[in-house]
Amino acid sequence: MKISAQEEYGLRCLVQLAALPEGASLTLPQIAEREGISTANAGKLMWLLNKAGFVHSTRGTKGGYSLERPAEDIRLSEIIKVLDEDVLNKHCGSYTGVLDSCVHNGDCGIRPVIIGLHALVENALSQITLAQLVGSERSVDAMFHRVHSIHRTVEPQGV
Amino acid sequence: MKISAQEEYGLRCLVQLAALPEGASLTLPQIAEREGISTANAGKLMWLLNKAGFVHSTRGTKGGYSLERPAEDIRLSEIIKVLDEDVLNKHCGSYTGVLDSCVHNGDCGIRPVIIGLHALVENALSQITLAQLVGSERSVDAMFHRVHSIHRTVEPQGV
DNA sequence: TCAAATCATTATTTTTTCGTCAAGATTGCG
DNA sequence: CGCAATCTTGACGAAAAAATAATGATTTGA
Repeated sequence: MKISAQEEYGLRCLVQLAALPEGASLTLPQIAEREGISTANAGKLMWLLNKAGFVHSTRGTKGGYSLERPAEDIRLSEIIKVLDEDVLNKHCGSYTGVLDSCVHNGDCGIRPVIIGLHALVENALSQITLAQLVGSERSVDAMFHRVHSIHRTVEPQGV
Repeated sequence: MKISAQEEYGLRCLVQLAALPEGASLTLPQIAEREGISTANAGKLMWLLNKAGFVHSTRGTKGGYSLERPAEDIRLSEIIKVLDEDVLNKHCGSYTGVLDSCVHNGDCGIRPVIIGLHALVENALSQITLAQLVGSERSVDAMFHRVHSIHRTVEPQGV
């Protein structure tokens, strides 16, 4: 269970834009330089993010990228879904066990884990906005700690 | 953010063993057949799980694999760590920003997210035992729902 | 002891993901 | 207009992950 390179760097690129002063923008080479990746790589990531409506791009001299929507309105869960092709949701379609490709149709021991995990992650990410990732790390930390401390009070089942 | 093939199938193989009656065992071809994977693939997974001490293997006629430890004592977090080479923990070493390989030393906007996410997942997995994955899915569902409902009461920050 | 069944281990191939390249399109400016 | 800066897009190559293959070792039982 890990964050893919595309998820990580796509998110990082958006954070760069979110940290910009009102009305400012960044070019591909600038974004690439700040993230330590190649311009080509940044180009592909920004292309994805542009298609998904997170950023606005302008071509030509004085062109560049800026956020299309306010950073306060963009939740991390939306971003991750775009960067990872809905992998958050499509592992097994549903609880009903209809997938032909899987030998565990209707009797899958780990499906509740997979679904529960994805829901847990998506829910956590839906509570964090891009704006929170700029500047202080406090509010993000606080959000995870709140959930975490509640977590720890729950004892393992079935022992 | 997804579960890797190795994590998924390794976990599935263990579930098969956990579902066995006391004293029984399964051979590689049997495990492979039940999981819809090749014998060679199952062999490599079981080799990993054997090295990590989860299963006991016996060679020769009448050989096979069985759990080394009681299913009630094996937490999913332990299994995932072994199957994914500690990826749960090693993305960025720490909060202090000492990693040379990353341009964001000491000033990483998404580090709290990565660390928080991994802690969230690991904590959830540490509350589920192999035994819970056998038979009824109820207890696992209940665990996730408990966390989930608490989650939903927390509003996004910084808006 | 020998053959069959079974696990152990390393090497190779295949597939997927990631990153780069190159040619094209758009915009601004002199 | 024509050049330079910039994004766009599809094709290509490299790297990582997954699956397979191949060879070796151990055990049981006839």
